Amino acid sequence: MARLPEYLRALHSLAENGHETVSSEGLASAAGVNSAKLRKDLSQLGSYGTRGVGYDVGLLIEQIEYVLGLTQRRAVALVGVGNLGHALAGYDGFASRGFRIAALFDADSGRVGEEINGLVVRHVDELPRVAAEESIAIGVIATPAPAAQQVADQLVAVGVTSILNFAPCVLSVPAGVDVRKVDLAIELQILSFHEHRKASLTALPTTGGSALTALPGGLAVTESQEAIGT
Amino acid sequence: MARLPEYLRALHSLAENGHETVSSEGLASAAGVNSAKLRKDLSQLGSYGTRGVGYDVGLLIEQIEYVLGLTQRRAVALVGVGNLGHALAGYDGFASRGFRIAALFDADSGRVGEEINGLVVRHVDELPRVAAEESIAIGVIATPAPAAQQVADQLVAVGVTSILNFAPCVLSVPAGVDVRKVDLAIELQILSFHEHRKASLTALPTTGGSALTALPGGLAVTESQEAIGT
DNA sequence: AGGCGCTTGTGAAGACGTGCACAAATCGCG
DNA sequence: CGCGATTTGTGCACGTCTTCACAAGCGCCT
Repeated sequence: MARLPEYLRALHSLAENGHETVSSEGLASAAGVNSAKLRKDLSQLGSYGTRGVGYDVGLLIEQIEYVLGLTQRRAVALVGVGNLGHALAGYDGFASRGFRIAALFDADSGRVGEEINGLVVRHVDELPRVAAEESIAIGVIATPAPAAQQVADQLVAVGVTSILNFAPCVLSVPAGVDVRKVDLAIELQILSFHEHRKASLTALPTTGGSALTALPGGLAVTESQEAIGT
Repeated sequence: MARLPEYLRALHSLAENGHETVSSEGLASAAGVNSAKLRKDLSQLGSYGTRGVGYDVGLLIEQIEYVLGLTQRRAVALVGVGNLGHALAGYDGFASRGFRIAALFDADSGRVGEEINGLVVRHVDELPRVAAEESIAIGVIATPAPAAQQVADQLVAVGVTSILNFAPCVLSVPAGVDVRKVDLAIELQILSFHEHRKASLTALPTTGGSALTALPGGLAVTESQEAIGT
C-alpha cells in the first residue's frame, strides 16, 4: 500500500521523541490519515498491535521496513545531472531513508567528470559497465523530456525494473517494469485549479452539485452551439 | 480532476507536432490513460469534441487552461533555498507552464542576498511585506521538516491558500487551505516495495507462506504510471 | 479474581472510480 | 441525398477504497 512510507516516517518521528507505543489514533493523526484506514492497512500486513495498548513503535518500524524491502540498502542510479538532478544527487533524504545513490550519469560531456557529493558524473554510455559492478535496483530519470524515453530503454536494458521519472512525459516500458512519475509542474497546476475553483465559488455563491462548476456561464453557453439539426 | 494537467501536457506536445485534432484514443495513449476515462473526464468539464472527428487541440488546450486557472499567470513564493529549493528556483518547467516564481525566501541569513535566476533571496520575515506587493497565489515549502509547519503558518497568515510541501512532514492548516505534498523519498520507497514484492514472487512461487511475504491480493498494485497524490 | 476502560481488528454499508459497450452524432463519399 | 465509417458521450455494472460502528481482547485497578 502506498501509505506505508508515510506511516514509516511518522513512526520514526515518534521514535525520536521517545514514544515506545502509539495508538492507531495517534499514529493516524501523525500520518495525516483516518485511524480506521490506518488500522486496516496495518492489519493487511499481518500486524502486531496490542488491544488496549496500541502498537509497539520499534516493532512496527521493523515490520514496515521489511515489507517495503528496506532491510537491504538499495542502490540508485541517477541519470541527468541538470538543475533537478543536481539537487537530487545532494538530497540527504535518500541516504537517511535506506537508499544509496550509487552512480550519476549524464549525456552532456561537459558535465561528465564533475563531482557531486563525492560521486563523479559518468557518461550515460558507461551505464552497462557500472550496472555490472554495482547492483542497481532503481533508476531515477532527471533528464529533459526528449531524452527520457531513451534513458528508460537503457535502464531497462541493464536490468533495472523500477524507474522514478521526473521528466514530463510518459514512458513506455515492458511489462514487469514499474514506473512512477513525479511532475513538479503538475502539482502546481492542481493547486492552481483549486485556487481557481475557490475564487469562482466565492464569486458565485450558488454551488451546484457538479464538481467542475468552475465553468462560468459564458464558455458553457458558447459551446452548446445549436445542436438541434434535422 | 487531477489528470487534467497530464492531458494538457500531452495536448501541448501534440500541438507542437502539428496536430489540429486528436481522437480520444490518441490523446489517451499520449497521456497514458484509458480512452473511456479520458472521454468521461473531458465531458465532465463541459468541453466538447466532434463525433466522428475528435477534439480540436487548440480549443481543448484553451478549455483546460481555463479550468485549471492558468489564464492568469500565478505568482509563486518559494521558501527554503537549500539543495532542493535551489533546483526548484532554477527549474524552467514552472515558467513554461504558467507560473512565475515571484520571490525566494530563506531563514538562514547566510543565504539571504544570494541571487538565483535573477531573483534575490530574502529573509522569510519579509514575507508579509513582499506578499503585499506581489499577489502570491501559491507557496512552495522546501525547508527542512522541522521548519515547515512554521513556514506554513506564515504563508497562511499572509493569505496564501495553496501550498506545495516538499518537507517530509504533515502540515496542519485551517480549512480552505489546500496542501499538496511531494516526498521524493516516499516515491523511492514505493518502488522499493514493488522491487521487494517482485523478488519475493519469483523466489517463492508457492502462494503459501506468511502474510508478510505473500501479501495476497489485498495489496493490489496500483497502476504504475500516474502522478503522485491524486 | 473480576470488572472496567481502552484499543485493535473487522464486518458491512456506502462512496467513488473504472472500464465496457453501445446509442447518438458527425463527416465524407458515391 | 443516403449510407457507412468513425468517434464522442454515457448508462451500467463491477471492483476498490473509505468510513462507521462494534465485538473481541488486553491491561490495570480494586
